[in-house]
Amino acid sequence: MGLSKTEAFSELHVELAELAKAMGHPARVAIVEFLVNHNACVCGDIVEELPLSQSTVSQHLKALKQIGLIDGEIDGPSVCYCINKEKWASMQSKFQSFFSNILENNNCC
Amino acid sequence: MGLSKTEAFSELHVELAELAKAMGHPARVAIVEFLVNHNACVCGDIVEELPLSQSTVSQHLKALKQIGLIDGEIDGPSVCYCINKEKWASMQSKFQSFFSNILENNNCC
DNA sequence: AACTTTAATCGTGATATTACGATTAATAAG
DNA sequence: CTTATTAATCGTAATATCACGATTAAAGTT
Repeated sequence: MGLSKTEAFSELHVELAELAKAMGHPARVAIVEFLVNHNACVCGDIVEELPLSQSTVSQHLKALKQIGLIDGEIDGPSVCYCINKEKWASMQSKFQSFFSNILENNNCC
Repeated sequence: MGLSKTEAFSELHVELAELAKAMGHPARVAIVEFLVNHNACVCGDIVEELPLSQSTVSQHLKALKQIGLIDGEIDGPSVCYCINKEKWASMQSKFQSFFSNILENNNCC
């Protein structure tokens, strides 16, 4: 169906999946990296850097913003996009736990 | 297009995105968790646990196997799926670096 | 007020994903 | 050899994603 049965899974699993999905495209990974490594954070700067059209970049920014990984602040006619540190810290800690659980408690047959 | 322009991005970004994408569905998160927390690892056991059909679970298992996060070993008519610890350790370290870079080097305007 | 710049949104098309039932292939059991 | 069990694959349908150009909206500039 293309519609995942999210209601059938635990909240944690759904949240982890949503966060992972948000990073599940190289363009979004690249956008985040760009925001971190450059002081620039204006949409236009990202469009220049990436091999994607303005509307496509805007869509990816929207996805990242929707889940809370970045914030967007209007600055004149431009928009300054910034990393939401709290959200990233929370994401890191959640995946940390998940990874640790896997690496520590796994005992396959 | 639904076809991501992977060739236009760095290998690291593509790899991170692929790994994230693999975890970008609650069913796959749940499958991994199940494999870790139960000694059972047979496909049928997972099907019983999840609210999904056998064919759908098989598809998710295939996706996880394809990227190397789990291994599948034939055991009679059944198949025993196991966590690939090396792959998970590598994934953890890659995301670790990514998260750390974000939390340390970010300085928004 | 008219114009420019910037980014969001709209409309659209192509491809991917998710899901299921049905079928098939492989192994074990009788 | 026949039958049962298990899981992969096939076929199909519905929905989502990705991408782009065109348009719109909002804010500055002249």
